[in-house]
Amino acid sequence: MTQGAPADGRPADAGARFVPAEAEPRWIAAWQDSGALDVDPASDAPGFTIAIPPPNVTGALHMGHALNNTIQDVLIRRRRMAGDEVKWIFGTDHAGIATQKKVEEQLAAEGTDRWQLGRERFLERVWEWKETYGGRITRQLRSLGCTLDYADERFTMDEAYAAAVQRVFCDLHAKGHIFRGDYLVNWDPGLGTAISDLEVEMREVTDAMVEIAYPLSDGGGELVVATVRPETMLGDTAVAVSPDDDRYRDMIGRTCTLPLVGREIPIVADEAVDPEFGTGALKVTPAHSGDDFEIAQRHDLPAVSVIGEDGRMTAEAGEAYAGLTPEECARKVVEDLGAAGVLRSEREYTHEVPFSHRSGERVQPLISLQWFADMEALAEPAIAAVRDGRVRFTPERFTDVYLAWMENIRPWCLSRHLWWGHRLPVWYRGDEVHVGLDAPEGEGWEQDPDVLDTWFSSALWPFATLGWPERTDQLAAFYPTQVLSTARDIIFLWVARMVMMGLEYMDDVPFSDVYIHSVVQAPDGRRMSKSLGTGIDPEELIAQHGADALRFGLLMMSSTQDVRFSHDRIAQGRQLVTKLWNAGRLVVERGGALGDGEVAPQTEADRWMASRLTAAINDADEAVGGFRFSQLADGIYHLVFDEYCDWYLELLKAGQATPEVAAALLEQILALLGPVMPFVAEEVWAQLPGAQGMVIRHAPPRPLGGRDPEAEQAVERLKETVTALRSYASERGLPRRSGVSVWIDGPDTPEADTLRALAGAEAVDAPPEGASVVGLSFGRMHVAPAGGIDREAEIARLQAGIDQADSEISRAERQLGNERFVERAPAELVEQERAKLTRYTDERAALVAELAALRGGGQ
RNA sequence: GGGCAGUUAGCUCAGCGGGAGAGCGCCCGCCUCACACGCGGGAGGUCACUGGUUCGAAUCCAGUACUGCCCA
Repeated sequence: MTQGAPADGRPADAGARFVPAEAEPRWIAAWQDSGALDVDPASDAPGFTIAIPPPNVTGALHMGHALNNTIQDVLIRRRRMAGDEVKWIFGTDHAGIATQKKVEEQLAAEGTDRWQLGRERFLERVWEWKETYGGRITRQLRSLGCTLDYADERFTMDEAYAAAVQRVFCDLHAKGHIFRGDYLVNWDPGLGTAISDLEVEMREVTDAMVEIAYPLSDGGGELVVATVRPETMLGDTAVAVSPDDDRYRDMIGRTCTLPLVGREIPIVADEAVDPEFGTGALKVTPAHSGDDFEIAQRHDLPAVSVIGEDGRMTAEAGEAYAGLTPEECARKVVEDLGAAGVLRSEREYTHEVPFSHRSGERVQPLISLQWFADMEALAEPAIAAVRDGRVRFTPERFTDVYLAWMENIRPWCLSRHLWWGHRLPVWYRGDEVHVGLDAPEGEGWEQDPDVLDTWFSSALWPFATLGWPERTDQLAAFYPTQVLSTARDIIFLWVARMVMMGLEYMDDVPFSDVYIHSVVQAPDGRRMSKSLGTGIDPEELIAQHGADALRFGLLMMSSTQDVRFSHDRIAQGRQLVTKLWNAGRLVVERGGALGDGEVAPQTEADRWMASRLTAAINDADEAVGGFRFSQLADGIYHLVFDEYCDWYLELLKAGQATPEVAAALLEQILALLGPVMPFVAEEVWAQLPGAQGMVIRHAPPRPLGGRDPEAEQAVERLKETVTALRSYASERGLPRRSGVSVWIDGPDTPEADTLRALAGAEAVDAPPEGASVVGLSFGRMHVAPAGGIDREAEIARLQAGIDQADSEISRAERQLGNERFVERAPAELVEQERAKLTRYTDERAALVAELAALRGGGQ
């Protein structure tokens, strides 16, 4: 199994199989030790930078990471080979909520909690946790073969990074973009903190919808409102109706009396009310509904908070309800409304309600004093940057997604009621508030206990990692970055904010291309997730099939849309690895070696393969340029399997190709392959006599000459002939080396040796007796099996051939008979159609003649 | 409620204006001196539906039906 590694690090014996588990660690170490990954900001070479979307320190590699980082590694490796000074910025994110939860779970297991520990000790525990477990994803990225700048690892809670965060907060505050206020926030009762709009997800829920009658204060009737949250009626401060609703027109401006509470509240007209929905009358609870909060602002209505940050009913809800949970309160309110005789109806209602993406609990909208960033001023240049193409999205459609969000940008709730994170640089003393890096002079100042939304620090990633605000060499050499590759679900959370911050603080976009990769779903189309049990662990796949196979398979799957995970694609990658390994062995065995000078293709087969390589290199460049990674992987696969192995190496064995050229071509194939499947590329390279250095620093794949149409045509005809002969033999159940005699009536008759080697057929000088006639695109071939032909079967086959030709002829005639086609279609196409007509007419005539001869001769 | 994407071979997906492709699976035959994680040969699609544009539509446009996602 394992080919024991001798002193020079190369496997001793090149067995039939490549063993990834043995080879991969060797190459990971070799890349590192050779200095191939070193980054030099002082280099004269052009810089090429990608900033990794920093994985959470708590994270383990999932399929999305595996795909995304394979893509980035392909880009990085290609540019490194091209001679750029590449930097793939590496680091992890402190991930406030996720990390704090992990440590809290740990504490719970120990029978304690963060309150007992106290803030300082708790934070120490988080750091300890990070030191102990935080390196997992780093190790996993290494085993995937990712060539990040591991030597310069960043963490969003590093001292220098934290200083950058504080500085930006203070600066945005000084510029008036950050403010503190009482606004409606998404309160996560599970975590006891506000969360941003983007951390909220809508889920479908079935609630009870009740209709409640609010009597008009002047005794002139009642107004029936519908609600799924009866407990919030305790906080109602108005009823709103549509201004166009005739049913309520005469009530606008009057007041009604809130049942159970007795508060007199106005009836207002507002465009936001949908007269079709419910009764057309909307109870307005500004403190616990986003829509209602906005209506209240338009009508200058007060807000009454009846649910507190502890998730329970407040004193303002009334003595009877204070202290209850909202659910308990809802039941009691309905009961009391019933008793009061104002409950009009009750039914089930299914609708979408907000849940915390973080804790999974139902979000409680409530008014709270928080710090916000007003993003409008920052959004403006970020919109311009995308509109004028300084930042391009691939696939393009995400441009509109980005712009739509940016153009309707809302204030960003920045404060999180957590302990782990960047603490707000804000100080309080009584009613005094100070924003600054340090507490002001004087006694009694206390720092705000809250921390910043994790995404606030992530927004600075492309430049804070390079040492900003210091004017470092790294910053000068590597900002802006070139490509950001990331998942669709963080376009707003992260991408948009990086653009805003980059423009604000670096006066330049943080990257010029944003590539949004596919979401990899479970094989059954569900989301891949641990909780659903649908997750597939990339680490296991690496162990089973090798990192190259995983990388290849993921690239094959990647697309402009979401894709289902396919084990078969990984298997396909593994097959390619094995194929290459064995191709390498064959080339070496046949005496292929790399020399010092240029190698020119010698034979027709050499020239054909060189031409195909040239095409493949061009296709690969084009694919990568357009971020079409499945096309890249597919192209390499077919070059290796269908061209190099199936035909070229077979021709080499048949003595029709040159070993030196085979080696030179393999070198370029490995250079093309290296960024995609780096391990097997190195391993095969290391086996090639004369190979210097490693693929990781090899020059980019170089064509061995341009396209060669002549050689391509000749080999295409050879392939067609060989395939036709194999088919012929296979259909008749002839043995593999069938020994049929063949005579070809047409140009480009392949060498007798080639036909013997590839098709097991014997070329003869004249049309053999008793032969079958088989049509080829460039002529006809007469094939005579040793045992003679089956006349009946041949007659049937010829008849089928004639029928086929007839249908082709009538198709071509129909096309050419269409005047409009002849007039309007491109001349080239019309010409093609004419040539086709001639060809099939000739073929038909030949087949008819053969048929006649066969019938006549058999008498 | 608004928007975006998808519907192509049994499965997973390419193709996106000139005669339907890949991988896997399936059938037949091969231990051919690189590779049985292999080699050779084959079968298998009215390209969701309806209309339109065009000499020509899987490919462009409009609509319908499902499916998924995003925003409200």
